[in-house]
Amino acid sequence: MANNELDSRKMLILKAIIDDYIESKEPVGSRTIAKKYDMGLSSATIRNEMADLEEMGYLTQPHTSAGRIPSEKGYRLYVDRLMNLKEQGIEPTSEELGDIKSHMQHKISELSEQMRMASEIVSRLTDYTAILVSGSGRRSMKIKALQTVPVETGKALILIVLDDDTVKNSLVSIDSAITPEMLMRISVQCNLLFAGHRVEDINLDMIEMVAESTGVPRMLLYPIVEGIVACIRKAENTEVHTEGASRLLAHPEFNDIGKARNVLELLNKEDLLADMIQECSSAGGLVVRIGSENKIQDLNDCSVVTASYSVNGVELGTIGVLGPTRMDYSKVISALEYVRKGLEEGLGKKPKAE
Amino acid sequence: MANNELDSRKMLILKAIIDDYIESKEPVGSRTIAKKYDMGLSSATIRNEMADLEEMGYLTQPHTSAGRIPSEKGYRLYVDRLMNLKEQGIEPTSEELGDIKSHMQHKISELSEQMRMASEIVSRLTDYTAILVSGSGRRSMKIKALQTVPVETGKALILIVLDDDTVKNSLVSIDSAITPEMLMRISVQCNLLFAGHRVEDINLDMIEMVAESTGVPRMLLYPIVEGIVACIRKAENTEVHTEGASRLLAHPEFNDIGKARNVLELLNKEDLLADMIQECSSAGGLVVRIGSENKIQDLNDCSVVTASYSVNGVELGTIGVLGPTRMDYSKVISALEYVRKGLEEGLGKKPKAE
DNA sequence: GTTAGCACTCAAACGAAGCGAGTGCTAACA
DNA sequence: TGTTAGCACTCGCTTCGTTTGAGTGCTAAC
Repeated sequence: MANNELDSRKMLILKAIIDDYIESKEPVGSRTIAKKYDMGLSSATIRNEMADLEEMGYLTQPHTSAGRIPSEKGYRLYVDRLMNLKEQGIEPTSEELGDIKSHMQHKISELSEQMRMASEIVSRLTDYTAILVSGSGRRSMKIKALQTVPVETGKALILIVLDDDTVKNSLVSIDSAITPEMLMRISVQCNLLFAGHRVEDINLDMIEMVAESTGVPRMLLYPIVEGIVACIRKAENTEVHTEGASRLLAHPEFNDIGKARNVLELLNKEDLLADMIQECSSAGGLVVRIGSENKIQDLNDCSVVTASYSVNGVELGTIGVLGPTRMDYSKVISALEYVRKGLEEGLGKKPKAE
Repeated sequence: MANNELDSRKMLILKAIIDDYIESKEPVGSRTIAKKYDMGLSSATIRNEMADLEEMGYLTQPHTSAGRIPSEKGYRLYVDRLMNLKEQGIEPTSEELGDIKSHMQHKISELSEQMRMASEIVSRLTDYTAILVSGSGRRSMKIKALQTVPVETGKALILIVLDDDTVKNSLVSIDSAITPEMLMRISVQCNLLFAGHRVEDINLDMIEMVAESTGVPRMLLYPIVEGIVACIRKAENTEVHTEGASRLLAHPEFNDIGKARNVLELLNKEDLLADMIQECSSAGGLVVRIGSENKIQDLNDCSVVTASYSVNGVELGTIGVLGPTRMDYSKVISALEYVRKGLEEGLGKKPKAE
């Protein structure tokens, strides 16, 4: 109490309490600590220290005659300085590393698919819900290729391939006066003009140029332009995907059906999720948001850990793990880092271009 | 008891009981029926009839001193012969008809997207969970167009457009010896050969023909073939999508967190869902499965109503509604039929090709 | 500074009492 | 013969008091 900095014994006790609480899910008393983590102290001493820790705001009591549980401040300290990352705990799941690797070798799939797989693995590993926000957000992406494909009379498919091999397409109806041959010319011109450019570079002038160089009346070109715009919109839209929502119900803090429902409903609101996750990701790397640090009300007794992934400078997306405040932070962080390795290894092979 | 066929009065009473139970969610007693649905009978008489109905297996009692609730047999009769479809109850949501219509006019999107929207509307309308199984299942689909598109050196995009305007694509790595020009020839040949054919008609002979007519070494052609196969696999895979899972939690029968969890977990098992929904759809039109009529154990106190949709002979998919056995069958069926109109209208316009 | 001991607190578990919705049965009535 | 009034009975739910026990805070001794 003399100092508001924690001495190392208090730290040790706090760590023990949080470790135990994460494992047992029950408020932890002084006796438990004295017995289980023998640090040569009696329960009475621990009790005194606990009282101090509570006064300093690291612990709270659900009610007078119960044990202590960590406060948000306690968790924060734990995450920042106390917990030890257990790398060994994850090893047995190396079958799953096989999973992700083999999937990537099998064929070059869209990155977002790989991310999806990664998020599933994270969710399985941690037993919490994973939230995947893939795609570049509003960031700038180059167009690798753009094509218009005749489907049948009066219909064409517009498709663009982006930097990260994401494919976007949009089916439009076109004037039946446009022959496949004309379409081909349009396709070639568009490709020439747009390929290598950023999505946001495309403007009406460029479209005008296509009209001129192909000789196709501008009116007839219009639906095609609309298709291109639709593709761009799709590409700009970040994709949101959640994995393992039902896993949340396994944790006792969601026994209250009302809470569970609030959170599950939130998981359907993709825009909110995307904002939340991307905001975190801006800091880059790993971010932990504990309890009320989350801006979303319904998550006030949840924590979210997010990790952003990018390989070779290309941003793949962000995976967030959502669980109760009493989550196993160590396990979650290990899982997220673990998947990072998997993703990078899998993608490192790609440039070989065998 | 003399006859094991129900006289019309028993029917009326049974209907009243089930109607009331669906609305109130509580076991219903004889007094309630006598008062609320005045059919000129005293509670005592109703009581006698109820005893008969119970003996015949249409009703059960949760415990001696409670009211009656319908048995599965009761629900079955109700669905088959007693309930009246309330079409008026749905009308106020005609804003949502606007929704679906405008979305369809805005641009020709993949059918599966439209179905997705439809399933969302059904879920919102009914407050239960909607399960969408789109795509043709194992059924035979014609290929409308097939294209290979160069993306960059060493990479090509294979894409096929199917009967129902579903677009499938697959990115493959190809030998860098294949020039865009060669790829173009391959593309034209493949399109010529495969367009108009069913997915399962494609065989190795046809691929051999492509190799011959384009002069591309068969070894180099191999990755492309793999891409095509991948596309086909994707097309064969029925897509499963669930909408509004969290809505289930609003209903009292899912207050038991264990039950809720079982069902929510089931909703992640796409293969099981697809099997279940498609099996129903085989009968065509509307199918109601009550309680243990569902083969899946976890759904033994749920009901599933499925409707299959096809327009112009093209099968779009099936939407299933999952809710507690005590679901508002009438509302669910109305909603499914209602969306049918929306889908058909929206698609009826398409052939106009404006 | 640490520890043993003791009085105290309070949520959770248990159980008895009362309530009340609903039933089945019997007897009277049309 | 079908309907109804009346009444005793059942039984799940709620309420409320009691007990239990894990855990605390405090004090006094080491």
